[in-house]
Amino acid sequence: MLKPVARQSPTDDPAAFRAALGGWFAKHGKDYPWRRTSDPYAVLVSEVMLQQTQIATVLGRGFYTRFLERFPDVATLAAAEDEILLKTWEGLGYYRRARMLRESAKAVLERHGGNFPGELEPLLALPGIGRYTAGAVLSFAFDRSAPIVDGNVARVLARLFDRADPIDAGPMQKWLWETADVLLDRDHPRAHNSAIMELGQTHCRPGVPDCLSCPVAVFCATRDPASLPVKAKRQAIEEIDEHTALIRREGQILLSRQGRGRREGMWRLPVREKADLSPLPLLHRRKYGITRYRVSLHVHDCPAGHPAAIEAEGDEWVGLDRWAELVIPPADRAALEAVL
DNA sequence: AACGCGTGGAA
DNA sequence: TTTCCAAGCGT
Repeated sequence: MLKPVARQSPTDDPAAFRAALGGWFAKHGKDYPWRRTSDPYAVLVSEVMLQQTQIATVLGRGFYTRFLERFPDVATLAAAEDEILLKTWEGLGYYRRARMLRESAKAVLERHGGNFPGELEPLLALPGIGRYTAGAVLSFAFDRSAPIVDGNVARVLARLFDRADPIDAGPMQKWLWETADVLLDRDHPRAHNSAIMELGQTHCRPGVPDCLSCPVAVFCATRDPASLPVKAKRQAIEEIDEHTALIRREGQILLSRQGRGRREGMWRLPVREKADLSPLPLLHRRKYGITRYRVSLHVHDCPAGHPAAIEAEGDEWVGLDRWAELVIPPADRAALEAVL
């Protein structure tokens, strides 16, 4: 698809660019719950949840509301136990985020008397808060002038300025942050940052964007928006098999608590050697993706007394009336629901 | 700098 | 079905 070329660059007349973007957002900006508050704690919760996670997931499945009901303030979150914290995060993925959020809450209590700092440096010093999230808290909660560059902003800027350099590489990152800073509306940082992100979400979408109704189309230099942004090649997906055992005894099932690393602290079906389980009946099979793997999860019916039924490190017997309350990854939960 | 970390929605 | 990848961060 060919689109018209820009008549001017955003940096030729930043005020005109800000006005066009701001005018559009004032009229069409969406009403998210985190835009109804200036509480830096609530803003931070939303931003951490939204890291690499779609708005529809966070909002539609109630994660944000539920989290703030259970942990309404910094002190409550700081005191949260792993179990309830993870349970609130179950299904959202990147579970390390939840623990880092709690560690940030602790640090805010200890270092800042319970009040979030309104400065970049102390925010960046908090665990789980990087450059984007710090800028988001500063601009969205405090309405302070701080640029942000996320996937949306990177895509919008790459297209506006027709930059085909890989956006993950160092030099392009530097340029993106500098450009976001130059364009930032210092009179309205909250609205401006919200607007440029939302433009990326609504009009300047990945793939084929909607340039015809774009409020800043006259500033956009690219002729081929679908080709931008350029990203580094990602690692190939690897197919792997995972063989698990459904092991029961009177009113109980054997589950395995994950140790350090992936999905730490969550409960899964016990994984065993394929050679031990493959002779046993296959009860269920489903696929799920995790990081760069495409996993085929097999569930075998394993009688007590079978060598694979011997308890391993982290395994525990759980009541059949109680397993559902545990923190379990979605794939394992679905498999358990299918076979029990 | 490149990789690990989850999940599900959309094309 | 496959592929892409979303309001990133830490190492």
